[in-house]
Amino acid sequence: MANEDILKGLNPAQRAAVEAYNEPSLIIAGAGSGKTRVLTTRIAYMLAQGVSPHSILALTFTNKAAREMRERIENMVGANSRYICMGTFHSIFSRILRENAEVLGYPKEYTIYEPNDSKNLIKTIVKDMGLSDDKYKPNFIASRISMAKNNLITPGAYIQNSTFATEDRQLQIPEFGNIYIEYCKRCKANGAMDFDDLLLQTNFLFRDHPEILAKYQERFQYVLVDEYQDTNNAQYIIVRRLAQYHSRICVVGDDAQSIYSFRGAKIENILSFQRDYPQAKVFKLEQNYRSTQTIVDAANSVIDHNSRKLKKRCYSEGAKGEKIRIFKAYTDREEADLIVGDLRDRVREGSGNWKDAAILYRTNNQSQALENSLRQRGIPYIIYKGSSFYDHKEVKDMLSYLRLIINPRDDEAFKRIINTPARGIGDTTIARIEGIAHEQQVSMWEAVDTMVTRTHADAVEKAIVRKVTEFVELIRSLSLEREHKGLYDFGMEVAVRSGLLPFYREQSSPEAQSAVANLEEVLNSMQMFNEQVEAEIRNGEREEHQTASIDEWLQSLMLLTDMDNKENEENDDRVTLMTVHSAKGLEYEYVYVVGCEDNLFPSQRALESVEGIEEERRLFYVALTRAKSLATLSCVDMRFKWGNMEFSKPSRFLYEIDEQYVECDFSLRKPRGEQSRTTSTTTTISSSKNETAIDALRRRFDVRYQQKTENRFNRESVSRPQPTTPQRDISGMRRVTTSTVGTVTSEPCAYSVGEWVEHPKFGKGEILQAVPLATDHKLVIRFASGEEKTLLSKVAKLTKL
DNA sequence: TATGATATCCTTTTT
DNA sequence: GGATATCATA
Repeated sequence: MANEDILKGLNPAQRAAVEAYNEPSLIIAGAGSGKTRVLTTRIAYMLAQGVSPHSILALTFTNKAAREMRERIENMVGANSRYICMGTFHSIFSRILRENAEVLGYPKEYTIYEPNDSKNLIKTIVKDMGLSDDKYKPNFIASRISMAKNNLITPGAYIQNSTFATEDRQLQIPEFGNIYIEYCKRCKANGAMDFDDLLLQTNFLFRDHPEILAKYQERFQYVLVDEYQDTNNAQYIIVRRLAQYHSRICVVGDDAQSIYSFRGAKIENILSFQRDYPQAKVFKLEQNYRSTQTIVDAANSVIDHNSRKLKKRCYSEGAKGEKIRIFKAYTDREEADLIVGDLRDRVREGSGNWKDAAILYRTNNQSQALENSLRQRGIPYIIYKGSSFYDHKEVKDMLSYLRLIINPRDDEAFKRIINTPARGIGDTTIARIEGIAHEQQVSMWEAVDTMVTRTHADAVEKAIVRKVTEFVELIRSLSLEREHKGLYDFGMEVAVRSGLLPFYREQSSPEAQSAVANLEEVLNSMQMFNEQVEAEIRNGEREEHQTASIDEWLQSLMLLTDMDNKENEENDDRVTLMTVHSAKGLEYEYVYVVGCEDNLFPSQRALESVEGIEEERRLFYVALTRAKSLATLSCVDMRFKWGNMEFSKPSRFLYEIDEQYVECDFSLRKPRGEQSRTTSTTTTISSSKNETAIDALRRRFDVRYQQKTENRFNRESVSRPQPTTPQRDISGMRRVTTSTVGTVTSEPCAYSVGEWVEHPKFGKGEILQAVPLATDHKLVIRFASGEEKTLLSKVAKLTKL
């Protein structure tokens, strides 16, 4: 393709960003501004200028993005593009690590631990160290380790840092440093890397082996990074190191869409790119080709409330479009009915395609109510949940078999499958093997040999030895099969001879059937991988002898997510349900964002800090800008939370949308002083003098709720109070069909402010606050330790003093 | 050792 | 409320 053809149809800013391919570039790409197009065109243009595809490294965050880019480039310049090194940070560097694992002291066929493996390992360590997993919660420890790794803090550095030590003491996890040390030690002993290691170890590789770094620096003359605002420290340093030599780095991103700080992403990376590369050219893509003017302007009006941002002004030259609608329902269930009903009407009146609509929410658990409603109406939907496929027990078991065969040192895999399916090897035996392994500093796999020879000829012991030996033989013989069989055949062999597939096939329960289906899905993916590799060999992109290897497949699989799997189903005409996070980068004609309430969106935790709120605001911005022609937001008065009803306030973000873009039948205007304020750090309690419609509504509920308490209604028989005015949707046209919903009852609070209580864990404390909730009371208690805790009256086991 | 009962997290978001 | 983890029991 000729240069002009490649550049055809780009606007001046886009074109400039493409043509500057030899300079370090920062491309600030607003939502819907043709970011992917610019990135792919830039690469295609480079190829057309004679740049070798081998010298290009393009990093993305999702496999999907990588695949999409590859396809688009291929369409422009043809097969040449296949040699570009393009993929997610994790997949590219896992490959590089595999080539260099030995110099880091890892086996070439190292295992990748998924988060669950990490968590299990942490549990074991905590137990071995004689610590309570009450204080040392695996999830918390895991996330702290992850944070340390993302910031390139080694266990050694951690333990020497007094700030961390103090912090850990305050968090009541003084032993954390030692856990971290042990965790890394054991991962290495197991020949395993967790997700964060893929980046951390790459950094070690480049730091400690300049000759290796130089090799990659020379090879990758052009480094391109997509979604740069989402890079964490480890990724940032890797990119810096690689690009140091040629400095032909190009990063693309949108600071307004930085939504992964919880995962270590540093918005600073994009904000200070120009400081890192002073000679960098900056390009701003500000024209939005996706959404209507109304949507773009409304989104701008929200994001304007953020203080930390790069200057840009997004605009749309598209249709003005409909106003953003805001719906309100009483409960989450009604919200679902309202949204789904409206969605159905919209789709029917519009294109008639379900896939034009998406419902977005802040947290995954909000999907339930929506699913019910969609099912009831027989509307097809697809729900994207985080890696659910690998959460299935049978899938994990199958993968563990494969993992153990490839890497016998993988203790987590060993423990998982030695008695799965049940072969009469109990916890005692496993604990014994583990003990020996520990004592001799070897893997459990090796420890088995010792155990077998040590055991004496007692009848019971003999039986155990026989069973364990059988298992060992099974793995050994499967491992031999690996040499002779193709990927798929080998997988089938493992599935059958391990007993996993037969185990589920024998049962007729729906669960077992789905387990069989999942196992088949695993095998299927092996088959596909096989075919893909064969095609590559045919095309000469791959050496003849490099047939599809199981560890390669496994590595690619471990780094896949649910989003990637569902890919091939995209032709299906379904409504999409997913979190706002997973929606980033996607677009739909009609977008519904449910649960726009304070403490949910923005989330409760985010409300604790300004940065937290700003990130939620960006998330809200992402949600809004997914819509092409119509955005609909909704909130509720009450929502089920932790099993009981809680009152909700409309999200502060709803108030932040400039009202000229909003259509809403209830008052969204806060009292004057409130409205103009940009960001308030903590709680914003609206003054009771200027009562809004919502406040009035809430008060109305409070009255009812009190009446009910007085009447001592039976919990089960109480139905939702009928509103005095018919509840209406935004246009005031239809009355919302209501079904009976959860009940609202309460007893008088058992505790009062000033009283002293004792908690089994926290000790004695004074009640500072008792806030009535729908069915319970929220208590704020200051304990003797000085710590203030918020507890639920019914849940906390308190004794009055 | 396997099953059912109870306890305990949870509610951020995921490569 | 619900899913998962741990515990108690046969």
